[in-house]
Amino acid sequence: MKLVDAAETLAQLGNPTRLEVVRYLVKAGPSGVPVGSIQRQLKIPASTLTHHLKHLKGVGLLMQKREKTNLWCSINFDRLHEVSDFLLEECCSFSLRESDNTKTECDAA
Amino acid sequence: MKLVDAAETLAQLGNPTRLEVVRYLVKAGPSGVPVGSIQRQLKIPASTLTHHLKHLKGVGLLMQKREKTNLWCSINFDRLHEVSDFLLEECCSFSLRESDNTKTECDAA
DNA sequence: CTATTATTTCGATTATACTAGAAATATTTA
DNA sequence: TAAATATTTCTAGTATAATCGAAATAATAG
Repeated sequence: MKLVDAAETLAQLGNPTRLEVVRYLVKAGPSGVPVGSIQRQLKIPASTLTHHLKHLKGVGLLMQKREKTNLWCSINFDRLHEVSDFLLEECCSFSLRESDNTKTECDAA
Repeated sequence: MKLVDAAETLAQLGNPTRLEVVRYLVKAGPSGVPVGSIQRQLKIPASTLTHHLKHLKGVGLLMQKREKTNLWCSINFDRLHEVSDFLLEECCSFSLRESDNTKTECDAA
């Protein structure tokens, strides 16, 4: 995962309203929930919700599938794992290359 | 971890410059590196860097320790793990409570 | 076709963040 | 004390994001 993409994804997760939606969808699991359910459950105005869903979709965190009049939303778990893992990748690899680092092993990972 | 705190932390990680710093510090490991090293290595203007370090410190991601004229920076790995884990907590727990969900187990975690 | 429900677009307000140069401060060394 | 190095504060310009009401647009059902 490229740094700028990870940053953009994390930025989208960094909005409290959006994170609430994401958490809701994570709990909901792969089958997802319709937009309207999210709206009612989390009490988010429709236009605000659409706005945020667009953002989440933009960074690939959200998948949508129409069924009759309902638009079902579900989290892209792979993408979420990817960004979650990104934060701690290559942990402590640095000390192998730089001499101004006293410790040579990672004791916090 | 509370949602608003997680959101704030993720928002801080969502800036490309800050994420670059965080990644650098993650690689550096627990011993950390001085502010000046970060500045030179990543070519970030001093004032900009200080600004971002303050943000990272504000959400508890950064720890600092003075040694002579140098201010050593290191990542709070516990905090980073916390926010990394937060994203996928309670995955798929929702289907146990709601009837409009066809699947009952999580196949993506 | 009309009504109903679901979702999106538009538009406007308000607030907050990013960036970095210049100057200031702090800390050590000579 | 003076010089050198390290870091922070100040300030200001610029840009981007969050919010939500009202109206518009689907999509289906009767």
